[in-house]
Amino acid sequence: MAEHDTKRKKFAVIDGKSVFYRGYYAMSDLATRDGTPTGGVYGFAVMALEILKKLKPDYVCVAWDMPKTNIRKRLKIYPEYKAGRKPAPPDFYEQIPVLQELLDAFGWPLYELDDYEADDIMGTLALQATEQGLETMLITSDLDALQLLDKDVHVYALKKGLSNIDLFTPADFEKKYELKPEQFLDLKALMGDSSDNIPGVSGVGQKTATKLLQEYGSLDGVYENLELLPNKLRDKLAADKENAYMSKQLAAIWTDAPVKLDIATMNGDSTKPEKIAEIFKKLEFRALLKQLPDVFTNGKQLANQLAAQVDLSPESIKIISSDNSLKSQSFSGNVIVHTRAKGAHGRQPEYIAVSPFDSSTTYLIIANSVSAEVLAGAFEKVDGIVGHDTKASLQVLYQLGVPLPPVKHDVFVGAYLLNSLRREQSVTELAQNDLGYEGSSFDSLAADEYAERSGEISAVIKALYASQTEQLKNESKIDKLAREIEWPVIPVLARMEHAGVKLDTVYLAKMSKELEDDISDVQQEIFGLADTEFNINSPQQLAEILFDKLQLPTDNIKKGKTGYSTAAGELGKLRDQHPIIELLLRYREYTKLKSTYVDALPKLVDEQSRLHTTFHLTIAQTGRLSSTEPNLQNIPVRTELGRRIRRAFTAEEGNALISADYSQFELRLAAYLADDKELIKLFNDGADIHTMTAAQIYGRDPEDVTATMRRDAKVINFGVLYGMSPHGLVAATGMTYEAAKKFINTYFEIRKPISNYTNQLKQQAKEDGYVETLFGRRRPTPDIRSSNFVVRKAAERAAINMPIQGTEADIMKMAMVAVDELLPSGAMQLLQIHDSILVECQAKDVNLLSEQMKSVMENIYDLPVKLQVDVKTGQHWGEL
DNA sequence: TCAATCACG
DNA sequence: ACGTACGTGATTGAG
Repeated sequence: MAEHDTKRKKFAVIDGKSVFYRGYYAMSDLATRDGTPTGGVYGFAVMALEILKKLKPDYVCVAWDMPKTNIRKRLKIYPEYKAGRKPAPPDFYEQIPVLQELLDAFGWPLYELDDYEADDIMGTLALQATEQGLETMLITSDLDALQLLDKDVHVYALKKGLSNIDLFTPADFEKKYELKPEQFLDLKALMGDSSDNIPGVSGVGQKTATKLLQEYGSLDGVYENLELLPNKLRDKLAADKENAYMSKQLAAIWTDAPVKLDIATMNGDSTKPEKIAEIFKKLEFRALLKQLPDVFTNGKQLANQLAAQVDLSPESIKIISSDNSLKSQSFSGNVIVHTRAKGAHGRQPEYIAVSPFDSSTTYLIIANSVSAEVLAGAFEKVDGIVGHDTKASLQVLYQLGVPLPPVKHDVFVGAYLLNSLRREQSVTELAQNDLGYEGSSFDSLAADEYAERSGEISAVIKALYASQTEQLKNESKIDKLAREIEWPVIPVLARMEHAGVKLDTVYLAKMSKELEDDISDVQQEIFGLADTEFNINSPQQLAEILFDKLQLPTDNIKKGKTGYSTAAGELGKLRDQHPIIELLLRYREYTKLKSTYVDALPKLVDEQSRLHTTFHLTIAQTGRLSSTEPNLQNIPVRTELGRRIRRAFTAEEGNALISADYSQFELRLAAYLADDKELIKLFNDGADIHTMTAAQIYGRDPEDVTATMRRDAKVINFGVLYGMSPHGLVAATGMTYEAAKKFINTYFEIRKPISNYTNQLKQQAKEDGYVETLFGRRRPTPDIRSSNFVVRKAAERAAINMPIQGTEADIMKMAMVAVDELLPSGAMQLLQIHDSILVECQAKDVNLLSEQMKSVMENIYDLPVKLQVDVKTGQHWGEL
């Protein structure tokens, strides 16, 4: 087991320009009020604070790339090196002096050298740091630095977003490249690098290069074994041998730069927090300004205190690899459980790690070495499990035939409930942020690494559990939400994912053929009308045909970054202008449905032709579930063709499907949450809500409401759930802006409570910094105070929507748990689609079960407004 | 890897 | 004056 040495000092080198570039492009239009561009400096500043907070280096410096003309040594080898790079725009250079001022305030020395790139400086300093016994952290977005990886030198790569720095371990490297870090240069030598204009061997890309290196180990190895290779490849390699070796030299980081590491100048003594604050103020970085005290005082101390309190010493590991040794081990009470399996849904279990709370031993059960019976026996007395992503662990247990124990606590879901804004809730991330953990990643471990570190993982989960339990003591609503809604739904979801839904792949194959013919017909017609062939799937090419070639009017057409929009809504406006429009819309519908569903879904079924999704509890900011690989929450239904796809979702022979939908769920909840007695009464009287709304708005009798009036009322009934404004109403209905404004005003007159409620939510968001559902699920609303109008308005709409959508999600989860308890043997829940539940059961149980479901779901929670559930049954989803 | 598009609630 | 409905995920083209 790797020892974790906390004493070793940490040395960070930042690739200044690459970090700066990131910020420059990510925040390209960031500027102060007087127009001074600040994007690059901002990016650097965000990173700098993140580094201090997360990595807590003892020494920091910055390496800076010289302009291209100054890298003469490499240009001598290959004059074309980095050719084709565009020069940086002027507002890039404008920001450099400001950055230097900031660096000075941070007290971080800057290294730049003729003839050497930032990489070389970083490499050289890293080498010297290692000699001095330091741990080096290289921070860059340039993955070339990966060649420097070893046990003393770690690379932190900038990923998506600005504050996203992630450790790139040798294991991550091997996962990404399927090669060892020391093979990185040879990889570059063979495949080249277009961004630096490094040639490599022409005709050899990453795939081939990787295969060669896996086989022969190194560039030399490849050339020593040339005669073993197929003719074509051999010739390519032979022809470009010189290029290959030259490429290696070019890509190599030179660790002989004339710099001397002087850590005394980097120890943070010269950091001037007040000066940094002053610069942030000048640049209008208000959010960062707020973070500053955290970073320089509390943050550091708090994290250190916490880290000092938490015991993360790994538990000792006892391996269990036979029924006999498992038999002598029976777990009871609550236990920590984490597992590892190959493939999704725990299909091929490998390990189950169990840690009782009253000992510091982790029992590592090797899955295929024990029988279902004995394993189930060992879990018999377990009251509840505590883990990270317990749904995944439960699936592994399920797969092995263990009756599912309840979830006592899940630190993955727990972290999300406590703060849904965290961008990640992985074990590593939580350990780093909440426990001050500083060791290497726990994610994507190879099987043997997992086994080795299972005791560490248990210790981390135990500590996270303790920390979250402590936090929940002060958050009684969230605690209750977790215990009564979130934990109980996890085993239900595990079983649903495991069950999967049966797919008629033969039917879909036939449909695919038909669609293919239809599509090619439509395509030919389109080409005929356009009088040319082009890629209809490319919005760019399509826009060119429509608006340049065919000269269709662009008056009302929205413009995006890349030109005029060709979205269906926009094309619809041109319907009368040209017959090609109708065809394009049909083409879009056909190709979309074919590629996303008809062709994609059959590839994902198991041996029983069943399709298993993954439900995520921690993605949606409102508390809804999300579904991926495949997403089974967006199977088509709105068009005829879409409904034909739903026919492929069937019940097994002798079974039937039941779908139970809450009718107008969100609007009913809005009526209750806003305490709109009139609206509640309308619902409880079973009125047609849209007709009645129209009647009230237009001051007519319900019988005199026209179809158009009802449609407009429907739009606003739904629109209010999203915080609709006149603009949105115009877009949805086509009425004039004036009419829309008046319409909304009248609506808020007749629905005064709704109007008050939405205002109250905006107010609450502003005052408390969050909004919450009926059951206390919380969504932070930091953007509500943004000085940017667009951002602020968007935050307001989200604040209005969340309690409604989120309460719906809460109730749905309660309903799922209740429905699960109803199910007779042979019945299973398959899907949840926000306001509906799909169940499969034996044909004989259909009538009784569907009645029970209706009743249980309608009465799941006592509200003054009636919840109405419609149940439908059938052989396949299409007829529901 | 991002933007555009479109599928669902 | 500003410019959008809220919440998701998958596919595609293009840099």
